[in-house]
Amino acid sequence: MVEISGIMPVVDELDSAIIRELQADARQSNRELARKLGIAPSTCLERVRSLTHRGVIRGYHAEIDLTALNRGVQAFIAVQVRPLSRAVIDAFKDAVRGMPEVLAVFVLAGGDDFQLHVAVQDLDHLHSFLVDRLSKRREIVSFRSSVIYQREHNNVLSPLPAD
Amino acid sequence: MVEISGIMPVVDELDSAIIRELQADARQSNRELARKLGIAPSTCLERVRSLTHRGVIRGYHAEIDLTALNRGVQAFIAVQVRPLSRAVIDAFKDAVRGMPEVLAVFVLAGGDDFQLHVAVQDLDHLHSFLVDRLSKRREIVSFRSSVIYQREHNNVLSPLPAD
DNA sequence: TTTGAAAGACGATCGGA
DNA sequence: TCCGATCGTCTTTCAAA
Repeated sequence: MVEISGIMPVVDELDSAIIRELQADARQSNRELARKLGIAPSTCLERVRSLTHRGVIRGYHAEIDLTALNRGVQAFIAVQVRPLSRAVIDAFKDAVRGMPEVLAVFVLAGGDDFQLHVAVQDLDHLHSFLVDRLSKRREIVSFRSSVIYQREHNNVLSPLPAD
Repeated sequence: MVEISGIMPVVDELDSAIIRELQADARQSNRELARKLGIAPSTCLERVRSLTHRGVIRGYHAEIDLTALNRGVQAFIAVQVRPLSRAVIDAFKDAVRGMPEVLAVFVLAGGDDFQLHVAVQDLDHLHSFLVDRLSKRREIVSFRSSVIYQREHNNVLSPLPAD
């Protein structure tokens, strides 16, 4: 008998359905969720608790219109840093993560070391962010920025098959 | 007198605080939210409704651990398509948006036309996604993929100052 | 694990300030 | 616009299967 359980993310069909529903609408009531899945509310609550405790559900977040946050311009910034040591990587990552303009930081393999996703007021602020703030960091050896015209993201992700 | 209201996203201090709280935890009760902000629950409810109606709050989504969804490998794929017409752009965007591997599609200005953010089971599946599915599309003239080692994203975004 | 029942907490409405 | 009272619904717990 193989021990697969513990705090492992073993997600069955019912868990998957809960995950799907809560990705689509995190604020629907536990009763409505239970009704959709054909189970008792108490069962549903226990499932959601278990998923949360196991780390499968990491949180619930409101999605806010970026223009309402005065962030009409988005861009990607691909960055190369040197030397490519853990200390430099972690320091850079922590620094940019704390900047209010930065939505996300990605540590990459390959040509570029980082990709930053930023959202700012307008092109002037993008430029000043690049020139006045980012380029001040000495570990950066190059960066390229690409303005984002449109963004479409999939809020509801399904588990992929094992294959 | 200038007309600024209507269905415009005029967000005051209280709205900002609500937005901040609901980005951090979308499932907290209306009462708890009201208590944190020092307002009556009925007031809080009305504010949240107004923000939703005005399109400032776009939805509430559970954040799910990608490894639990059997998506241990993430990557960016920068794509160039030709001809660069609206028809081609929209067709490509709609096609990739519907692929289960794709978390997000970005339409870019500059060197590349698109950036795809994908999450798949492993490197083998990334390879087969690129070779067997993506490269089948005739409008693609080139693509480069970068594996993502780490991703850190900021769930709570503040409004930026007007300046 | 799942369930139904019970108790307490919450969402939603509305009249008044 | 905000608030407090009210009603109906919901979350949460728990003992049992």
